[in-house]
Amino acid sequence: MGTFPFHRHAAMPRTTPHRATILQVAREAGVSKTSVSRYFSDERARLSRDMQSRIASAARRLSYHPNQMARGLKGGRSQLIGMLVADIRNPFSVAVMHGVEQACRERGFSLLVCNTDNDPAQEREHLALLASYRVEGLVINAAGQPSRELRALAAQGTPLVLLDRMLSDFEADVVGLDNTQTIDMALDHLRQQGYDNVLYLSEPVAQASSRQARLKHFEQRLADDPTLRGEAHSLALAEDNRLQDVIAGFLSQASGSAPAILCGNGNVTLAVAHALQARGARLGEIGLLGIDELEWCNLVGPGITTLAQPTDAIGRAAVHNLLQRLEEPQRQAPPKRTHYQARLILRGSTCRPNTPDQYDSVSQERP
Amino acid sequence: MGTFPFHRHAAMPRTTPHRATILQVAREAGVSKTSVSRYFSDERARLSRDMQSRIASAARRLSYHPNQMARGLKGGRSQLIGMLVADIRNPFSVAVMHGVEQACRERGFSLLVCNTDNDPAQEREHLALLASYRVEGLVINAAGQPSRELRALAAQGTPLVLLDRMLSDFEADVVGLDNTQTIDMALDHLRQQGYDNVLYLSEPVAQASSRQARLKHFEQRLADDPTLRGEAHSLALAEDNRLQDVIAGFLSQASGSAPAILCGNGNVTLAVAHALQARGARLGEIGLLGIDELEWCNLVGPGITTLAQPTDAIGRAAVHNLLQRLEEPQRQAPPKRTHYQARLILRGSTCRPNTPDQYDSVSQERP
DNA sequence: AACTAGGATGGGAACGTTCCCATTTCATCG
DNA sequence: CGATGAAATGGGAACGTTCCCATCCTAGTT
Repeated sequence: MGTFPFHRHAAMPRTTPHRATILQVAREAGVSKTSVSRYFSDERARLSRDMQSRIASAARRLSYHPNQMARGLKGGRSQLIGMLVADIRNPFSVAVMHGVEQACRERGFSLLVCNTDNDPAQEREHLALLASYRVEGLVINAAGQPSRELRALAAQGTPLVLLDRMLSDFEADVVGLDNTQTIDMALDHLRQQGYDNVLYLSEPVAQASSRQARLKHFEQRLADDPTLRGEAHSLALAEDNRLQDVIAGFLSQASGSAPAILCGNGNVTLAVAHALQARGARLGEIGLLGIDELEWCNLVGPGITTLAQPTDAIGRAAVHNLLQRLEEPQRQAPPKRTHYQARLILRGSTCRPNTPDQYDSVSQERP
Repeated sequence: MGTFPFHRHAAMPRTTPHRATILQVAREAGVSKTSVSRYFSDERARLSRDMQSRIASAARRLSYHPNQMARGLKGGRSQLIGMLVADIRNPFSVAVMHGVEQACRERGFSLLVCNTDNDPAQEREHLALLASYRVEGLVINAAGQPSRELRALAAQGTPLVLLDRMLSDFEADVVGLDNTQTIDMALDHLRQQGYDNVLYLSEPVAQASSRQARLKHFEQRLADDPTLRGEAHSLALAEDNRLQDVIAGFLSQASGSAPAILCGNGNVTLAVAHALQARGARLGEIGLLGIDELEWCNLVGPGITTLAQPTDAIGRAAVHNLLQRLEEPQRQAPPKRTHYQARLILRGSTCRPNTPDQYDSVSQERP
């Protein structure tokens, strides 16, 4: 068994549920409450060494932590950043959240995560709640129309940043993938690998979001490139039959071509992988390319080719943006767009079986 | 394009960054601040209909939201629940977090998530911060020794609940899997499928945690069952070579037996799946069973058999526990243990190739 | 008509801290 | 020694709300 510096026996007695206040620390240290306040803020250097020592000692004895509620009240700062997430279980959201949370912590903020489960009523509720906590900034990773509550937050001066989402009549900073470059990279890669018939699948396209931008660019590429054909669909993934029908319909008219499926995000990749498996389809023979890297992609069949987003960097950039606006509240800079490039991770799902010289993935297990 | 009830043009002017106070609403509605306060608390029914209507109208006009900081100060309630997570990207943590967040929201609390990245210094920092926000309860999903900060929180009366973790000298409520039943179920299943040599792999075992309980029971089963042999290892997954060496060593002495690998959690399952793939091993020939269900498990080879945890229910039970203690602060009930049963999801990875009558997974793609 | 009880409404004090202005202390210089 | 300026220290008011006690009004009962 390990040893602890503060070992106590199993029936550890509980002291009274009491939290020390600044007045108590002041009394214990024989100083004024103002000095204690100074010690715990950014004015510690203005105190003498002796006083610092006495305060530190008293605070430790009393297990004192400043009450952030009281600080927020008088000081006007909550030290909270809100993050609105459409689905907390979405790997992309989680990965970005990780970057957001780290960037917040490094700058002394706490992250208040609100999960909407793609429900507008929950979103409104959460926004009201974030407003009541006086969050100092808000990262939004949710689709859908901007609600009245969101507009009110913006109107009250709360800095906002949208992840992977742009709204035509709502000015806010945006951080995300370069959608044009992403679709270009995907289609260039598929074309290079010999695929000439592409099905693009995405989750429902909200108004003026990046999903729509991707879709639009995909369709433009189809129109511009006579060697490429295909189709695009957006669908709610809960409707299992719909996805199967769309894929079946696409493949039924794909004879004489080299078909591939381009998935708009990780959720779609997962669903399509399941659907193709159910059909007994061989990855590569039917190309599969997913936007977003997932930890299991190289375990499935010959490996699934992906376009990876730098999710940590995206999360950090979002916080950086918010804090910049916080630091310069009088400067109403125009909305800022920060776009990142996707990175291609080549695996067997975009290598056609009759072109083995293009196949360089690792060896695969054979069940 | 959709239509909004509050459409504004793209250059929407920003009003001053001003938040309405209860005094302003009171003045606007021609009532006292006490009445406004009553309206936004649980005493709304004590107001006349006329007054309610006037207050509602004034609050809407001013976009008023109560200041939770001020409420927390006088009322003594933060309405916050903290959750300490060792790795926010761990699928188990995320899934449980979803249940926690939902249960909190349903009861009017907000969840403050703190990610420690398995770093004790970060944990201490987060705990201090949670203390400063006066969180009303804390869900802990992190391994490691209980720190002084954690003990101080408990001493101050903050209800705590541990997920999947028990500490011998620290009394707290615990919610998680029934570790004995889980190991029994796993070993019974493997034995039934014809495997007689089991390698149990887990992430590093903290003192008196459920990881240790599982390990202990695994070893006890080995000792009790003469038809079963095997070995157990705990290792940090960042050390890639170590895992490969352990698996190689296990398999090198497995001739004449039917070997299987039991993974202690989802992270281990993923790592082992990669390692087995790298070896060109066939799942089933070498059995693979993972504790925890992952969304991609049925995509890999013949499908990976798992023991699924009811993560949502675990998260909800944790919050239920905290709130019970909050509602009865004077009742120092003994620590409560809530244990759930795992559910076996049979797939091809625990079906030996020479026993095809036991193989009932769906057909597999062939690269 | 007088009294009583309940419902509705309101004002002042307090919550724990920060901020602002005031005071005290100390060191240096003339 | 006295004056000056800087550093160190401290007290009161304010932050936005809740809570507690007080007051007023109305309806019912005697």
